Amino acid sequence: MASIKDVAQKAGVGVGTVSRVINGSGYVAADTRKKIEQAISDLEYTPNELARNLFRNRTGIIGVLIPDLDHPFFSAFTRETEVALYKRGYKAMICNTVGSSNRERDYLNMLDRNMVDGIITGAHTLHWKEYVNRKRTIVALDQDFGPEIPMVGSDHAYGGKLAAEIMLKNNCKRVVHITGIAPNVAANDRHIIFEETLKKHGVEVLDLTMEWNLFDHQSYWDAAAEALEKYPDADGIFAADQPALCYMHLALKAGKRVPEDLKVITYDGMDVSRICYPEVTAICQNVKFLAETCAKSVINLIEDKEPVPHRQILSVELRQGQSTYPVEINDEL
Amino acid sequence: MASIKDVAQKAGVGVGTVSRVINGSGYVAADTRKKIEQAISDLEYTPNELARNLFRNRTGIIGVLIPDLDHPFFSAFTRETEVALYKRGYKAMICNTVGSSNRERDYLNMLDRNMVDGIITGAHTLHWKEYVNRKRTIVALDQDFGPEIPMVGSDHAYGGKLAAEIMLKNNCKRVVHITGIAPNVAANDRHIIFEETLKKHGVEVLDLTMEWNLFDHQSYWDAAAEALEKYPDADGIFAADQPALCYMHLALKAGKRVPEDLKVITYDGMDVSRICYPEVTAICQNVKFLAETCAKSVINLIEDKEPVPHRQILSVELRQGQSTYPVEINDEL
DNA sequence: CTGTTAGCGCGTTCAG
DNA sequence: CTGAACGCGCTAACAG
Repeated sequence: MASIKDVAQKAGVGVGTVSRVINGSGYVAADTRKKIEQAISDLEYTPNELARNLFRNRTGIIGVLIPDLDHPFFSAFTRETEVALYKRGYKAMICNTVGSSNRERDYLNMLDRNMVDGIITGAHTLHWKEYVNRKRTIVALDQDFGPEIPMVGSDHAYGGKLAAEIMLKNNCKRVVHITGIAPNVAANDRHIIFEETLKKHGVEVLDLTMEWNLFDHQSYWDAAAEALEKYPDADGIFAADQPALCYMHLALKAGKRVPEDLKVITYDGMDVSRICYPEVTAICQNVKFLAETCAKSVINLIEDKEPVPHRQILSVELRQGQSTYPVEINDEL
Repeated sequence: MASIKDVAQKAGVGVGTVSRVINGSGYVAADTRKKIEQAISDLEYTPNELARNLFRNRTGIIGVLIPDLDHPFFSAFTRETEVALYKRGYKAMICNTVGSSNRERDYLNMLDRNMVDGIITGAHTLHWKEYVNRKRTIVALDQDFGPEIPMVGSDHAYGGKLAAEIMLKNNCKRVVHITGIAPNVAANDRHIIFEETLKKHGVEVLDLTMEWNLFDHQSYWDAAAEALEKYPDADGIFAADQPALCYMHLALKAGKRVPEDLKVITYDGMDVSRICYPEVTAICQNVKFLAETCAKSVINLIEDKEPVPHRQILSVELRQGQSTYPVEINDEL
C-alpha cells in the first residue's frame, strides 16, 4: 500500500505538492506535475479514503434503513435509492431491521459515530423520539417523526379513495380489507379513507389486521387464508400486493372467478402484481420518484444547499388490470 | 462533537486511560473508571469511528455487488447477506451494477481505497481479469474468476437434470427453454444439462436466448411473448422464475391450461413463484445458505482465520407445484 | 495502574 | 510555485 509519502519521495517533492495534483487544488508547475503523475502510476497509488474521511469528517455513505429487503416495495425502493445516491456521489449502506429495534438503533448510532453522513429510514420499530435528538440528517419514508425530521411519502389518502371508487363502481357489497402497517405510518391514511368512503355508500368492509412488522411470506398466506375462511362470501379484496395476491391465489384455487365473483385491488403495484394472472388492478406508488426525493433531501440536509420541505407527498397512480371491470374515474365521491 | 480529549480533560486524566476504559483493554483503577464513565455520559461522548478506521486500516464494511436489487433472487440474497454480515460485526454496502461496468469497477476500486474490507460479487459485467490482481478479499457468487478468487454457487447441473427428468416423466415433447445469463456464469450448467438430457430422450428443445444483463421486467415479457409466438404448440417451459411466470401468464391468457396443455418449471423458486396461481414447480436455490456461505468466506479471507475452499457448491431442491404432474425422482437418467 | 507520545494517511495553512 | 509542519481522533507502546 503506497502512501502519499512514498509518492512524494519517489517524485522528489513534498507531500503537499502531491496532494495538490491529486485534488487539483492550487498551482503546480507543469513538469513537477508530470513527475508526480509518473510516480503515482509507477506505484499504483490510490489515496486512502480512510484518512480523507477522518480529515473531512465525512464518509459519503448514507444509511438506508428498511424493514425487509426481501419485500418488493422495499427492494425496489432501495435499488432506486442506491442509484440516486450514486449519481450524486454517495454510497448506500443498507440495514434490514427485520423487526428488531436493536438493529435499527445500532444503525442509527452510526450517525453519531460518523460512520454515515445521513440516514433514510423506512423502518419503524423504534419510537420516533429516538429519531429526534440527533444530528438532523435524517429523512423518513412515509412516517411523521415530528417537525425536526422531513418526511417523503405517497398520497395514500387519494390512493384509498381511488380503491374505494373502483369497488363502488364494480358494485361490490362486501369487501375484505387487510391492513397491517405500523401504527404511526402515513400509509394508514389509505385504510381510513377507503373504509370511510365505502361505508358512506353502504358497502360492508370486512377488516382483518395483520400483525405489523411481519414481512415474511408465510404471514401473508396466513392472513389471506384467515380472511377467506372468515368471510367466504366477500366480493372484493383490497390489500397490499402480497396479501392481496395470496388471497387471489387461494380464492382461485377455491373455484372463485376473478373478476366475476371477486374484485381484486392491490396497493403498491410492484412487478409481482403484473406477473400473476389475471393482472390485477393496482394503486401504484411512484417508487423511483420516492427514492430520488429521499436521496435528494438527505443530501440537501447534509450539504445544507437547498432547504428541505417538511412534507413531500407524491402522487399515486391507478393501473387498471383484469381483476376489476374497467371504470372511469371522476373523483366525484 | 466531544472527542476523547474532552473526556480526558473533564475527568482529569490522560487520553490513554480513557481509551483503555472504552476498549476494556489494560488495567484501570475502579474509581478512575467511574470518573471517566461519568464524563463520557455527561458529554454524550461516542468514539469517532473514522479515526478508529484510520488507525486499524479497516472499516468493517463489505461491498455487495449485484446486477439488480429489484430482482427477487438478488434482493433475497442481499437481505440474507446483510443479516449474516451483521451477525459477525460487519456492515453491507450495496451496489446495483445495473449492467454498467463503470459502476462495477467503481465499487471494486473501493477495495484499494480501503473503503471496504472485502467484496462479495454476484455481478458480471466486468471481465474476470479485473477481479484478479487485487487484494484477495473477494468472493464470487456463481462465477469462476480463476484460482485466486473463491466462488460460492448452487449445483446447477443437478438442477438442470431435475428439471429435465420432470419434463420427461410428464411426457413433454416440445419444451421451450429460455436462457440468458452472462457467458461465464456457473448457472449456465443447468442449461447444458437440461438440453442434453432432454435431447438424449428424443425431446425437442426450443431455445430462446435473452440478452443477458437485462433484468428489467419488460424484457421478460418480451422474451415470453416471442417464445409463445414462435412455438405456439410447445407443451413445456423451463426458465428462471420471472420469464417462466410471464410465459405462463401469457399462455393462460391465450387459453392454455396448466398443467394439462403446458407444464411449467421455474428456476430459483423465489416467493414470486409461489404466489402466482397455479403454484409452479420450481428448482429452488438455497438463498440463505448461499448468502451465509459468502459472508462467512469473505470474513475468513479478511481475518485470515479459516482457509476458504476455492469452490463451495450448495444443493438445489425440488418443489413440486401444480404446474406439472407429481413425479417420483430417482435420479436414474 | 496511568500520562505522554508517536504514528495511522491525508489536506491545508504559511512561510519561503 | 513549493516544502515543512500541524491537526483530524484514536490506539498502542513505553516510561514512570
